[in-house]
Amino acid sequence: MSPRSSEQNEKIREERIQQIIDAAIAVYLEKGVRGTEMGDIAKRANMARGLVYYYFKDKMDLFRFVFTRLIEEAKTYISSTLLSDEEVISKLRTYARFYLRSSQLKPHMVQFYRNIPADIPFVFGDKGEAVLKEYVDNATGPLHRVLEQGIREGKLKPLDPRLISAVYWGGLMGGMNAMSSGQVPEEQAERMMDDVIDILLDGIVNKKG
Amino acid sequence: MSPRSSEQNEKIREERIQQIIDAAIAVYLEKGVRGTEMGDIAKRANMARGLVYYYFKDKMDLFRFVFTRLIEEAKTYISSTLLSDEEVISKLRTYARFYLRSSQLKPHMVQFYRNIPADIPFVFGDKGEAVLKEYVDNATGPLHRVLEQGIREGKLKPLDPRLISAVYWGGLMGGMNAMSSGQVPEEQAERMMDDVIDILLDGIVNKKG
Amino acid sequence: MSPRSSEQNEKIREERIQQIIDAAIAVYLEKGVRGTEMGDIAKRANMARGLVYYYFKDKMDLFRFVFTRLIEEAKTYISSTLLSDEEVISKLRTYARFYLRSSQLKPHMVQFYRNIPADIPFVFGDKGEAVLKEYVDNATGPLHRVLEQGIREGKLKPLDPRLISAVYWGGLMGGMNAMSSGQVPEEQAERMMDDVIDILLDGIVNKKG
Amino acid sequence: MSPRSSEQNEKIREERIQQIIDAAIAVYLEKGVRGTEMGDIAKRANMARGLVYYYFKDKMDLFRFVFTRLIEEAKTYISSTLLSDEEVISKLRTYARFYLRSSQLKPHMVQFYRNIPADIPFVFGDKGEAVLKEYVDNATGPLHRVLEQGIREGKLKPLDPRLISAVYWGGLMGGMNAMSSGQVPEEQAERMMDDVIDILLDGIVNKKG
DNA sequence: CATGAATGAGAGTTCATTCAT
DNA sequence: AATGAATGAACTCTCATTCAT
Repeated sequence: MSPRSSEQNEKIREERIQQIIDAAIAVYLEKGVRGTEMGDIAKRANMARGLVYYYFKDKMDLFRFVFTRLIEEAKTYISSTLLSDEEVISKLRTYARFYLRSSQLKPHMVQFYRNIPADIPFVFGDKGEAVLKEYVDNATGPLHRVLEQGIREGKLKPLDPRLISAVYWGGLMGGMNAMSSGQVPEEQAERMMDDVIDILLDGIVNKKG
Repeated sequence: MSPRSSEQNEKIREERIQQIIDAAIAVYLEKGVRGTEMGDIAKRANMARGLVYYYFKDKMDLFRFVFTRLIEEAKTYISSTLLSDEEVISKLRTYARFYLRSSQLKPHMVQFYRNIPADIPFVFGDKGEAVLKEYVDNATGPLHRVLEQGIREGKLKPLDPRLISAVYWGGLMGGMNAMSSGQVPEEQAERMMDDVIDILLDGIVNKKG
Repeated sequence: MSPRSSEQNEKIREERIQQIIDAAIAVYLEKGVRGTEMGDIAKRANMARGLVYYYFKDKMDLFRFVFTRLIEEAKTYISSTLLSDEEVISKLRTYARFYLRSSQLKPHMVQFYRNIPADIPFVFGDKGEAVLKEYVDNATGPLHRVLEQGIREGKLKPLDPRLISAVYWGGLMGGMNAMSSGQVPEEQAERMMDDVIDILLDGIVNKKG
Repeated sequence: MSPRSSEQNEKIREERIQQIIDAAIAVYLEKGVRGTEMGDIAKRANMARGLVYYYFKDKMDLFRFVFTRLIEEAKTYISSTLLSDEEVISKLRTYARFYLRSSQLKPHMVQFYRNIPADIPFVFGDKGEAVLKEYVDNATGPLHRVLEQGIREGKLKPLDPRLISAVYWGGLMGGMNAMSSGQVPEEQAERMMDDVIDILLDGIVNKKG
């Protein structure tokens, strides 16, 4: 009956929050933000409705937290990927491979990438535009700069980099979808990723070089 | 003083239904199915809430109608595009050009293509799976078959057609996004479409031919 | 194109009103006052919703009219039955026989007799109490007086006439239910009525006479 | 500060449910199923509308629960009454006395007996017919069998037992009405019940025995 | 920290009634 | 006299959020 020490409390706190987030993500992926009910989250996290509110002011607060985490995660990945000083084509290859691999390992991220542009404005309200812009800058910005560099160096087709970026990212998303289906046997994964990357790069490299 | 003729009534009905559908699509694109309120639809269609229920049993009935129309529309487009007996590469070119052009003309279709796989199960309930399957078969099936033909003929890379399909469609969606942004001046549209198609095809054609 | 004559109009008027009433009664018997929708009445009467309102100010107005008619009808029956100057037992016999027979011929009247005490207050609002009282006086009053006479004459049990009335009427209603079931073959009807009447009278006649 | 124990919660739940049921019955008796509004129930039960939905899925669910309880109650009464091994006339006497007494003590049951055949199909939907049949079997079945026995033994008139049953039950209902009016002084109650029973039995016993 | 009963604003739906034709 | 499209008040039901314990 002795009160819990603050370390214990802190530990419980973190565990609970993680449980809530995991549950929120799970429900969110199935039903979207509006379709996610606080009761569902609590149930899936194995706790009472009230406790969710103990840790998060309200539904949007919870989702802001979840989205911020996911965005942060994505940001970390990307920067760790494209900031190296490899050669352009190599970079693009690494970049694509990274997303493809993580789609296989964390299939929910694919869905997240697909929905985030539509959900951020709703979840973040006024600040939505800013958050979205920052996210996009972080997610697409580096890719953008690499593409621009590649175009300048004559290694990529001399087209509008925004257009190349859009098609490249779209194709990559298509590949990610395929990789995330959960039906890719490990021994084929490498091959599939290579194939996707081949398609993507063959589409944009400048053959007249 | 005499009552309206049935032609007049029929005309009114059609107009009203069209107004409701237009309003529903507009709100849907902004807020999704769950976020769309019947009141908003009525307001945007300039009528009382009750009138929406006069024409549609309930919200899901309305959305089923809207989705069915959109699916039908998409189906028509596709079949009119890929069933011709051109040569494979030509077909793929026509196919892509068609989607790109219609993305520019009907920007909402892009969003629809993106959301439909997630919304169909919700809107159609039990029958969702069947409807979705039928839609996908109609939407991707023809593309699939053309790709298989191309692979057989050695004109496309000898890869898993499902993978090619996924990346091709993803890239095309990326291009459609770009085309639908509403910021493409008409004089650049042709050029943009050609560029997108170039990227898409260069990615998948078999250069060792 | 010549306007209808007023006689024609009057004829149409009466026909329409009758159609509405018939439809209203039919729906009412199935769903009760609150469960009856004006649209159902119109549909069953084969006319547009609006026309019902042309003839009746509103739903309650229609029902007041319907109820008044039914009450009137019942009143007429009763008075024609009990006002004769037969001997008491004879009168009660005739009275019962009359209701039993009409239950067989117009099964809906049974249901009406059962529901009317509960529905009158709702349909007639403030005046409900008065209407109900008047109805009861008309329906039960004569029976009441006959019973009182019978008691005075020593032909019926010397009990509270209200009690006898209640039980007699209840038993008669039970018999009416049986007669109205629609499964009574004509050749058995007479016999059944006699049996019911025997039970009713044996219950209340004074055997010590 | 510690959360309520599950016993406390269970107690709260039971109390709340009982309050809701009591309120529902009260409103139901005044307005019928269709006329009963969930808001009225909540108000009469002194709680927010939402709480009613916390305990019952929807209006019909609540009414199914209420009806099931009332039916159960009625069933218990009846079986406890007629299953004894008294002599036939005695049984019928006990049976009638039981209903008359309980009509006086729980006046609402009379109204319930009167309305239940009409309301069950509405409340139970598809299953209405089955529920109604089961209810009638339980309510009338035992009486029926006693009557058949009495007829066989020559103690009751040699008539169709269904007919006797109908008239007997009707007459009893009439007596119950009288008893439930709330205006029966306790000192007269016994006398009234005896009178009713006399009428009922004199109607059906076989005097030629 | 934890529970789940309780609340009420607001969305979905129905239906009596009106109105232009 | 007749039609059926149109309206909106009122009801049913959901769910984010609060609160007593």
